[in-house]
Amino acid sequence: MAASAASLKVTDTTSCCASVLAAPLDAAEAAELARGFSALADPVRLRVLSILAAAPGGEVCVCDFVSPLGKSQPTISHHLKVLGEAGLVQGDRRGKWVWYSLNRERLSQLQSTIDA
Amino acid sequence: MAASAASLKVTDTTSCCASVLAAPLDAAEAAELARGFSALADPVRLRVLSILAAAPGGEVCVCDFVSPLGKSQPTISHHLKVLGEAGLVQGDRRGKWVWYSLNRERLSQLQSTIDA
DNA sequence: ACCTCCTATTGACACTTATCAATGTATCAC
DNA sequence: GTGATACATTGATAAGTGTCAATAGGAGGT
Repeated sequence: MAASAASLKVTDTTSCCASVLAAPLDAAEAAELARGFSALADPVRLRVLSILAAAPGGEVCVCDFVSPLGKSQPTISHHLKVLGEAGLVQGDRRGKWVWYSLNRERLSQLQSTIDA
Repeated sequence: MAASAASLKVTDTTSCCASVLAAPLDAAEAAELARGFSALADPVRLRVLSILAAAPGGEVCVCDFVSPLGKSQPTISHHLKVLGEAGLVQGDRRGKWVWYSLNRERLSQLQSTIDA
């Protein structure tokens, strides 16, 4: 077929999302990436991620964020929701507790979009 | 001394700034990193970076952002200032024009802070 | 001097967001 | 069932942010 040349593989390491530095982003791509980085643009959320990364077992329940971060429980819940919607964390309910864990793949995806 | 065990080296790859996943961030470290990611948390700014990255010569003058991004000149100027304060771009005045260029090192720094 | 062009700043506005108190929901123990 | 515990949601508020029109600043040309 004449389209054979189109077999140039999109050798994107993630093949999941646009890259900032590879080519000019259109408005839609930029908006999606910006949503991802917005999740990282808050000190409380960054600390949540760092606590999750350091947790033995990789899981932390909501109540264990409150005191270390010095924020109210609703505020913590809010930030976990933002991180969840960004795909960076996920919660798992077990009895009365909800254990949150880090989605390292998603973080790696986001990281690769600013690959220099 | 009893404190000899404290010689565990902080094997930070960049030695420039804290890492999100290496160890729990304190409030100050988190605030600084959040400031960095805030600069990336806007679609217009991401497009500015992508245009800079794709520019032959690596430089783009302010006026050349206006039409492609569909924003007013003051708005572009505002975003360039934000990116500049984040250390991600720098401007160089030549006559009537100001040419902006990308600081890839700084972007790489930021990227390494979310190294998985 | 003047005028024109390019960029930065100011002021105002609408919109978003971080935060907490109060309340709701869900689960477990009794 | 009641009560207690853990988490989520709602409502309100204060602070932040993106945007543009208007204006100011700076540089070159006449």
